[in-house]
Amino acid sequence: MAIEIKDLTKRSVNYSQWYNDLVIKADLAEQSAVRGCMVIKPYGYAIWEKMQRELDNMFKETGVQNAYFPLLIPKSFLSREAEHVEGFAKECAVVTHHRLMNAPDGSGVVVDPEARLEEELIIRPTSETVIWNTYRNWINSYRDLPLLINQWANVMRWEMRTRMFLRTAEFLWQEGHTAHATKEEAQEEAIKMLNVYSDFAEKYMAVPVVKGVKSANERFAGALETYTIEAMMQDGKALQSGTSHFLGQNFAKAFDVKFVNQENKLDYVWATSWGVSTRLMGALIMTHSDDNGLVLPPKLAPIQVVIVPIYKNQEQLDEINAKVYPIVENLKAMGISVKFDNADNKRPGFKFADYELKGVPVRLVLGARDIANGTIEIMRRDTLEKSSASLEGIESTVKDLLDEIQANIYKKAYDLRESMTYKVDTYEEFKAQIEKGGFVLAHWDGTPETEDRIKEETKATIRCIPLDAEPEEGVDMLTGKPSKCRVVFARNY
RNA sequence: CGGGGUGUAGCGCAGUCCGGUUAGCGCGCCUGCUUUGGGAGCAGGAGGUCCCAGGUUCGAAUCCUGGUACCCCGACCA
Repeated sequence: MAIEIKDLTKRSVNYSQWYNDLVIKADLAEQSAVRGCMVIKPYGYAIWEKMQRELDNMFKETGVQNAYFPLLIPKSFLSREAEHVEGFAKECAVVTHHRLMNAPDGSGVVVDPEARLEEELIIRPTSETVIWNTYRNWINSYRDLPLLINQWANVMRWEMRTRMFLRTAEFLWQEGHTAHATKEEAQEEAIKMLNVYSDFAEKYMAVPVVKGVKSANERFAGALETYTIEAMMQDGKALQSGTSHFLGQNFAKAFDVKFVNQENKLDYVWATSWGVSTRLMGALIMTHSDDNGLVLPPKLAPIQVVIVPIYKNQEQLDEINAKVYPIVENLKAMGISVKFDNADNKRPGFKFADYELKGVPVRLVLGARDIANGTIEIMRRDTLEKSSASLEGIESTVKDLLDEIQANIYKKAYDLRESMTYKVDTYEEFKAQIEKGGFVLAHWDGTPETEDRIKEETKATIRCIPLDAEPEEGVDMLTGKPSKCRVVFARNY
């Protein structure tokens, strides 16, 4: 029953199976009837809800408001921005009809050929086009700017191959779309939201990320600049965890969004868009999990503390209940989510294993033995260490431990990433290192051609040019052309 | 779209090569008793369109033809 993968970094062949297994056993999600789509189960959704709530608060602190735009996009909208349509055309689901009918031969329902739409509708792969078509009517003057809107929605991209949370045909996300009076302000906004994402990843998810800018090859379709946060999974592969785009005036021009500026002149607005998706769930799972299952950061765990009683008869359980109920109340009053699992239909050993599988950060165990000693057993999920704590004041012990776990799993992930990040100067070394996984810092001449060749030969891509990269004179390992800093190469999900 | 694999109970599988009693095993589920400090034990029980269609045969889960679904590896991508 237990998931058994002893060394994640050495089992990359089976890693996807291990990952899939974990998602199902931890009760996060399952495959749906439609290929490539996913059912997010209550426990998985509870984690997503927590992520949503925290992110939403962070957005609102920057002045962003939520709104909602339609699922369906007229086909013509998509082709207004040339690069944008190029980037998404291959993976769009298209609505062509609006009615079904009974088959003449009685074999079931068929599409009514009479009900063909005059213009086909696209199920949104992203909402830039509908939103910018709407913004045209919302923006007239510099007084209407900046316009800072976010929407929580589902989008659909008809991917060839899918993996739960990491790449599904339909996924949940948020997409922010902002309009600004100046280029500088839009660029600042793109960076500001990138920082929101990296803060969220590091402080809430306990996932260390590299902030950087994408190379032209990896840039969002229609953007002038794409910023990214890149995380490293335990098998050494990179996961693009969030992106923020500076769109220039491309969409404003495509959808004719003009405003009158303070000098009374007509100008196109400047745009950004930024998004994170349920892929973050995948990042969370793959960053912290171990052989016993999920490890959740306390700040995002739906259940932060579970209390398991051990008893031989009703009398003992009554005694334990009397001790535990006040603790539950106190923890709740401190804002800690706690579950007292005194259900009689599962044995303690089962409960232990199950809550570990689900990643509950702290477990308390209370039995007759402890009550006699005035103690309680406390176990932390990240290290699986058990110890005996005083029953008196257990609430503050738990609170401190939750903070410690949050910090510890971040440090563990950070240390792993550092230990798997390498500086490499020759192409031979590069190829050898990429095979072993990890981030490889190398010089690059800045051309798409070189990047393409490296990708073709090694399956590695430039994940980003780090924003905090130290200037360093060097030469491209392939072409020998000059380079001013190292960029991050890796294989990715 | 290329290469490989699999469809048998809710889940995981054996049986298929070489056709032959009533299709089997593990987990789960139901009932009862005993248990409870690391995924309980014993006893009893329920549960099947062997992916679909056609063919061969006295007889098909098993052989043949066609279809279909899903999984894995590539190409594509948050």
